Amino acid sequence: MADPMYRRIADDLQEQIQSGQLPPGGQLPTEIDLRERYGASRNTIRDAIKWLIARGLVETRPGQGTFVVEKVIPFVTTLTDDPETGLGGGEGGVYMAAVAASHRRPEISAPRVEMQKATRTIARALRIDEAGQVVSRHQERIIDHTPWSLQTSFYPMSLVLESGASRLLEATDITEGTVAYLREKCGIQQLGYRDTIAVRPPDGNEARFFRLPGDGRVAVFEVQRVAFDQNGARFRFTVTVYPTDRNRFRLQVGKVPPPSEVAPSADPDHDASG
Amino acid sequence: MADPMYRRIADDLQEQIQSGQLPPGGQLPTEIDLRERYGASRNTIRDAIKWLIARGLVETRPGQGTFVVEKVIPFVTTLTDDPETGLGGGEGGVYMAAVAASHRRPEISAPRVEMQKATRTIARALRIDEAGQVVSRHQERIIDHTPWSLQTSFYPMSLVLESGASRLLEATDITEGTVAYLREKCGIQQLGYRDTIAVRPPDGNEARFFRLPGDGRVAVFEVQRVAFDQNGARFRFTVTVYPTDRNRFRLQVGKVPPPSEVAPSADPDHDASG
DNA sequence: GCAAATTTGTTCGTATGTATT
DNA sequence: CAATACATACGAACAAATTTG
Repeated sequence: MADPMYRRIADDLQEQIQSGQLPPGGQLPTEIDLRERYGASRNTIRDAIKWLIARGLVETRPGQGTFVVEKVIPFVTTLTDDPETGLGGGEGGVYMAAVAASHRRPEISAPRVEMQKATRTIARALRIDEAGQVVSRHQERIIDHTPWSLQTSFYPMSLVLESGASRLLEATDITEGTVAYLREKCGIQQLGYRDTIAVRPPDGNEARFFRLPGDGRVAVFEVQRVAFDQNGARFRFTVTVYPTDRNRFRLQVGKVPPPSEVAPSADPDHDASG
Repeated sequence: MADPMYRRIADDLQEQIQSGQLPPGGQLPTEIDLRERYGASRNTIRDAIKWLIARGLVETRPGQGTFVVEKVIPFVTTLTDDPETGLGGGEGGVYMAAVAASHRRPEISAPRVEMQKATRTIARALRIDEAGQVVSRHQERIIDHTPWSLQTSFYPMSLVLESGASRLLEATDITEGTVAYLREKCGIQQLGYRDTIAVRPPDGNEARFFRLPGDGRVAVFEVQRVAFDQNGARFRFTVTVYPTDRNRFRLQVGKVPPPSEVAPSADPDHDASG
């Protein structure tokens, strides 16, 4: 008996979950029942359940019980959409179309528009002075009534003051997309972008919006995108946050045949992971 | 007093950590000391420490004490290297060069070569029969003596049996890269690839190799790459696993000016996150 | 190499608080 | 309001890992 008792109990319960004996969404026996079944104290049973919670296998609901978590079908965001269109994967209109194409219902909030002083990160990304002003446009995105991502774009204030892109300040959706708007209004063409993908624990706001368990178990992707115009200048910095438990990313390089056009569940391209 | 005591203790310690009063790598007071300082029981102190562990702020070492975690400098893998070269980001030679270019010391293990029946995931990725045989080549990669990623590539056995790529079976590094080898030996040109990026908890092997804390707190990236040849056929399926605490990814689409050539620590392109 | 001291890990018992039905 | 179930908190004892003498 190398392993402590709470680990053996956790392993036994994990076995029952993964064998399907305890189905997703199903309820585990109460702590009192488990105490008698395994001949351990209630605290030891709770240690075993904590171990399963830390691995995302079960969740507890006060006053109700302990339940096997149900897995969500991830949404796959393609980060390398056709550069010819000038539109990048994961951005406004592309996002709505991509979600709808997968037979799921996208929602996107009205943007919250703010003027602020550039943080160090923003200033570096946009190559502006750290005291410089930027416009931030923040939107919440929801798929099938589940919060899916949070996106904030930062634009140099000079686009508004010197190039006349006044609609950036309006707290309404720019339906044709800011990329198309800036091209027509200011002659700024988005010729390319660079993304950086990291994973970190959610902050308080994110955990609340995404309804993540309070123990910091589910991390979030943070995708930072710097967009370049025809002069190689940086005119947009976008930060998008996605919970890792419901999001995947895809990218294509070079010549790749198009994925087959079948329903997501039957598409071998859709989810190749276990 | 809305918050429970263990949360208030955890918040207080977190404050001391983030203010630098408890520096990275520094040791916290012992549980006994904290018990007296906060006037709580040892179990309550331990609950507070568990909260900090779950957020990755501290780590405990049995027989030694509790320590503030030291942050590692992440390595950034560019997934979209120049498609003209036919070589993708994160692959053998490119990996070694990219790590060396960032003034860090890369190591790569000799490959472990195995023949196996295709799993469902492999069969789908390579578009072969589920009973088909594949060659798997597995390598461990280390940067500055720290385990950094695990890569396994799967090739259809037909490449060996019908196209004569016998060196795929040798358990030695193919220094010019398998992409170059297959091009010269079999006339297979890698014209493109498709990557899928997901995050999941580590399995036992991964947690051991990467020396991740045993509580499943640090997740891993799983990057799956399907490579296509000049006929649009799939000839390679590579799965690479990277711990999320020491890895970032980058991708570039369209026309992007090259990053400035300065030392990593001073390069604003290098790490734009906090 | 061994023993002691220190520190965290596991397990028990008990009591009380809070959320849900 | 009452019953049920999980959450928090206390105290105690022993085990296991590490460092020190």
